[in-house]
Amino acid sequence: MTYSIGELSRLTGVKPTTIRWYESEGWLHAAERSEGGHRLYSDAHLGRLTFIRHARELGFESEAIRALLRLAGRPDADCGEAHALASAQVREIDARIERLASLRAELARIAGHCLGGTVGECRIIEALAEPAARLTPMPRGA
Amino acid sequence: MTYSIGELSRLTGVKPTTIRWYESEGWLHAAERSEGGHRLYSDAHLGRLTFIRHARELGFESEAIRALLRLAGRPDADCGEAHALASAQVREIDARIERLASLRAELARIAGHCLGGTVGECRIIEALAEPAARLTPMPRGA
DNA sequence: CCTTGAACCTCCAGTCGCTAGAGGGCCCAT
DNA sequence: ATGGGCCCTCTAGCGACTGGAGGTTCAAGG
Repeated sequence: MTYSIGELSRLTGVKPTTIRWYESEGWLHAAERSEGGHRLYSDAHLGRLTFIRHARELGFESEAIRALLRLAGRPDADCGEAHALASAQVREIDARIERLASLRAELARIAGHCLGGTVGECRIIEALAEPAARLTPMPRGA
Repeated sequence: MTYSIGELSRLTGVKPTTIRWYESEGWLHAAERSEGGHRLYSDAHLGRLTFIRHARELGFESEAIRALLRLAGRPDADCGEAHALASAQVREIDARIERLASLRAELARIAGHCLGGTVGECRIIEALAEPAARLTPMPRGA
């Protein structure tokens, strides 16, 4: 079974331009070509692209995805590393949730002080301009 | 009271390069200059930069921050808009938390299936390659 | 077989929110 | 006056794509 780039796109939800970009960056092996130069994808491509997309959606970092792809290529390797990567990812998500929760509390606190007067008395604006309560920045990437 | 860019940086936790970048992008008004061309910041700059930084840390989008800055410049305006922006931000954070929670559940489920065998039998790798359970992508920007 | 128009091709530029480096100039304490 | 730490501008780069221009190929209908 072979697929055009558009079919692959429909099957995976990844846009054609992005698929081409994945190829150019080495995430996806270069596809066969038709006589006229159109890309022809196999089921192997479909699986790999689905894998990449799914891992991205789950928030894995690119290095982790590369590691998982390497693992997937060695079916007799130990599963432990995959498990470790997944667990690390769960911990990462936990940390992110925690941080968002504290942001939410801070914001709700600020917004709760609003008494509906003019901006001059607005606690929201004031609170944002106050140097206090410095927060550490969110880690890059979602 | 005036500050050098380095002092402003120390006071706000924003790097000098980033401060210059904020100026070039119009987030911050251009600073006065010393005879030799060094930037000299006022307390007004300090307040505005703190505001921007704080709002960014709370995850406001750039358009929302611009709107808040516009509001801050009109002290007699109605506070309602600021309140609306803050509330929208709280809802946004809630949605993000919810999404992360479902990602976490999915991942934990996948990782929980790992029985420690070889990669060939690994549910983590398998699950990622499966087209099922498509998730919508995270909104851009943390 | 021919036409048509959707899908495909390559290449290049832009996005966002910064960050880093090169190559120099300024400021001030000793 | 000198040292070295701070500051200046300009340019390029990051990640992870996205969009457009300008041209070619494919497949279905007539």
